[in-house]
Order: sequence, then C-alpha cells, then structure tokens
Amino acid sequence: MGIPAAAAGRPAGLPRVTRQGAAVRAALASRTEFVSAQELHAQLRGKGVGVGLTTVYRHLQALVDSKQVDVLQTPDGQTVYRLCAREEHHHHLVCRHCGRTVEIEGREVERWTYRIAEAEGFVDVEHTVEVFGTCGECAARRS
Amino acid sequence: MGIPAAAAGRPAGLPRVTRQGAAVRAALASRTEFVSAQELHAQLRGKGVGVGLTTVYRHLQALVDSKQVDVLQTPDGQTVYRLCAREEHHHHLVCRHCGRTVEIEGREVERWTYRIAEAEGFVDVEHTVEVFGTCGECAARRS
DNA sequence: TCATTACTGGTAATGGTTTCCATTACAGAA
DNA sequence: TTCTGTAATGGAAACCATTACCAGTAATGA
Repeated sequence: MGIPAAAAGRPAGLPRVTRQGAAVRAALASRTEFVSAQELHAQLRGKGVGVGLTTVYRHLQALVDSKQVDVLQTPDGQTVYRLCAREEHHHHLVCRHCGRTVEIEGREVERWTYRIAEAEGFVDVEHTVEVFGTCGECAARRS
Repeated sequence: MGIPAAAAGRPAGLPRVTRQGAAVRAALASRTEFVSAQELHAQLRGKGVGVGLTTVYRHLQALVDSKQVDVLQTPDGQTVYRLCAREEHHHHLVCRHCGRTVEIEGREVERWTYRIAEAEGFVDVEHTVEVFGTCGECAARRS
C-alpha cells in the first residue's frame, strides 16, 4: 500500500458512518417541511435517541456543505433545514403556518437574475428566492 | 375639550421628534449600502453623537415598520438596513464585498411568484428575492 | 484484537438582538 | 413660560441560536 492509511486518514472526504449521523439524516427524512436544528434535536431526544445538539448542528452543516440539504432563513431569522427531493437548483414555496413546502423551479427567475446582474456589471452571482404564504388548508382553517 | 389630550396621548401614530431619531435617520441617509445596526451605532459614536445601541435598533425597526427602510439578511445571517430611493416594491443587487447596492425591479419575478403561489393554492404571499454578487470594481480589484 | 484518530456531546463562550426599567426630555395644556 | 403626562432613551442584563473547547468514545483499517 503506497499510502499509509493511518497517516493519510480517511480517503479524504468520506465521513465515518455513525449512529448519530444516521439518526439526524433519518429525522430529517421523516419531515417534509423545513425544520430548525433545535426542533430536530428535540424530536430525536423525544424518541429517546441520544444525540447532542452540537452533533445535530455538525451533521446538518455537513449535509448542507455536501449539497444534500437545503437551508434557508425564515423571515424571522431562524435557520431551517430540509432534505430536498430534487438535486438541481430550485426554490421553495413555504407555508408560514404549517411549514408545508413545495419545491418550485423558476427558469424565468434564473434568467432574470443573470440578465440584471450582467447589465450592472456584477459577476459571480448567487440569489436568494424564497416564497412564503399561507397554504390552502391553513387558509381554510383560519378563515 | 372633549378628548383629554393627556389621556389620549399623541394623535396616535406620530412619533416624537428626537435628536436620536434624526441622527439615526441621517446616518442611514449618508450610506448608500446596506448597513447593520451595530455599524450605524459605531458610526454615530465615532462622530461623537451619543446614541444608545438600543435606540438605534428601535429607530431602525420603526423605520422598517413604516416602510421607510428596507431590511434584509445577508447570506451569513446578519440583519442590514437601507434607506431606499424608490417607494414601490423592489429588490436589490448587492455586492458582497463593498456592499454597493443597486435597486432592481422585477415584474417577471412578481408575476412568476403570483402564478406559482396561485397554482399551489397559497394565498397572502410574500417573497424574498435578493441577488448577491461581486460588482465590476471589486472584481477588477481582486482579479 | 489493536491502534489510530474522527466523532461525540456537555459545557462554556459568542454575538447579535431584545427586554427591563429608572431617567430624561418632548410637546400640548394652562 | 411653566407644568405635566408620557413617550423616548440607554446601560445593563437577559435571550437564544449557534459555535468553540476538549476530554472521552467508538468506527475503521491493519
């Protein structure tokens, strides 16, 4: 073996498989809405799964870094996470009451962003596009 | 006098004019980029204007509530404020390095948002659309 | 099994924002 | 102008989500 595994460490990039990591991922998979790290932690604790809050944050961050999870900030400034179905770039339509989330795509928005940015001489552009509203069910319930 | 002014208080809605309020507004007017409450506070203190941080937050919030100031969260979660030129609904193209800000309007985005939301049965919709990038000057400087 | 070292998680520290509350000072009334 | 009620102020303390520390634990390759 040319490379001393011990010295080189893990094949660089592949994290170890741990009970906690799986738990966090599973908890996230069980929810279709965006949830905060704290909520997820509480959910796990509630089910008797011992996981530290620090660890929950770490795994969520790792999932975000590896593009497996989407993050966004709610209007009130909370950071929430979600395991999205589609891989490609997309946005979200989120119910501000029940958190129900619909993944949406917006070719037009992408084009618009690109065009505007170019016109103003901006490069390396990224955009934040999130839509919040009240879903039909919640609207009916609160009518 | 039918209504006892003392009991009724100010004509309801009109805030008192104070040195601090004017200072915060002036400080904000002196900047064309989005700035945080802390930055504004430091700027005022630096110029020898005695204003408490609490007061800065209060005035900024009041200005936001009265739609005179725009707020947004930077990608790293900081809340920043800006006194915008146009009254109407608009968005921003912000340089992530120097903070230079361009007000942009997006009829297409508005339409898109509305259409999508309606199709999914969402009502009372609001959207967050902010574009971050590197402006031409900063791009040149860092090339 | 063993050694290596990444992972874990309780606690403490951060840092931006808000709350408290005693003090100050606008602004209408007299 | 002076008086008064009360909104505005601001330092300190409280909040709270997130991060840093670091000693103990456990996953993995040999």
